[in-house]
Amino acid sequence: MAALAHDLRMACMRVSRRVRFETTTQLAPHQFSVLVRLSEQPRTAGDLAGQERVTAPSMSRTVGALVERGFVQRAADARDGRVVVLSLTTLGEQVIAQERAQRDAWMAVRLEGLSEDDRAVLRRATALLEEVVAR
Amino acid sequence: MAALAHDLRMACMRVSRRVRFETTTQLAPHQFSVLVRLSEQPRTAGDLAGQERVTAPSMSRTVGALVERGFVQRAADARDGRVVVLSLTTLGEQVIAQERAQRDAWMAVRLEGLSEDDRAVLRRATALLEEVVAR
DNA sequence: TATTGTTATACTCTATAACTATA
DNA sequence: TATAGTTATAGAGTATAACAATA
Repeated sequence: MAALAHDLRMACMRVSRRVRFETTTQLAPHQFSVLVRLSEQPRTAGDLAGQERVTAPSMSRTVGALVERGFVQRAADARDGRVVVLSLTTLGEQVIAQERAQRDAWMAVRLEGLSEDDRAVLRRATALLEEVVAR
Repeated sequence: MAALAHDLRMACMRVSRRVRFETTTQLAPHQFSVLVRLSEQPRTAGDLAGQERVTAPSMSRTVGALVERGFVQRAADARDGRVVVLSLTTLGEQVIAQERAQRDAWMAVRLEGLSEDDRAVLRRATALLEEVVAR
């Protein structure tokens, strides 16, 4: 089982690495991560900093750059004047959608020509991976 | 098939992201990558720069830091005086081995308790992924 | 003259510390 | 006094441009 853990991990990381290297990126990795978080739901800078494992000042700058580029917008919180709620702009949503489409296309090209059996294996493996990583 | 491409890509990237975030790292990601390349075989700084998609001066600094920390050693090339051949020191090999062991352990913990059937699926999926990504 | 590698300088991302505004 | 966020300053990584050594 140690061999499986190693091989599976390597395979996943290789896919990930190549996707990140080979799909065009209008965004630096840390910026992309933040946009993905915000595409799930609006969040505060503090939340983002915790999720991305960076400090508050660092996230503050990252967010500032994304706001400047028109991908993210700030809004005041009605109940707490200290809080700034961040969310994607329409442009930000478009950029994320484009980037995701490129990444999915990279993967789709590599799955072309697989047999139905092979695809079934990969479907089951995907479900297993999701389940297992949720632990 | 588009759905499979998306889901499989996401699953792989999630595994990769969590491994990178959650295993202790004595090394920054770019340093780790370089040590892995050198663990395969000795290379020149120029080779490394090309493989890692960074410029020569950038790789020069990265290598310099790894040499200073005692993980990498420089050697002259007998046939071409311009060339500097880089390789891992014993300490560098130890560090890489430790880091890999931590990463494999992370994955192994998550595979614990899977049925033999599930593990067979993951084994087949791993082989498919390796094949498919080699394209 | 071309190639390998490094140094010079500037920009970005990160961090710790200090500051502002609100609770 | 504590919390959310930003600004100040400094330490790395990266880039382009310029330089040194060798082919």
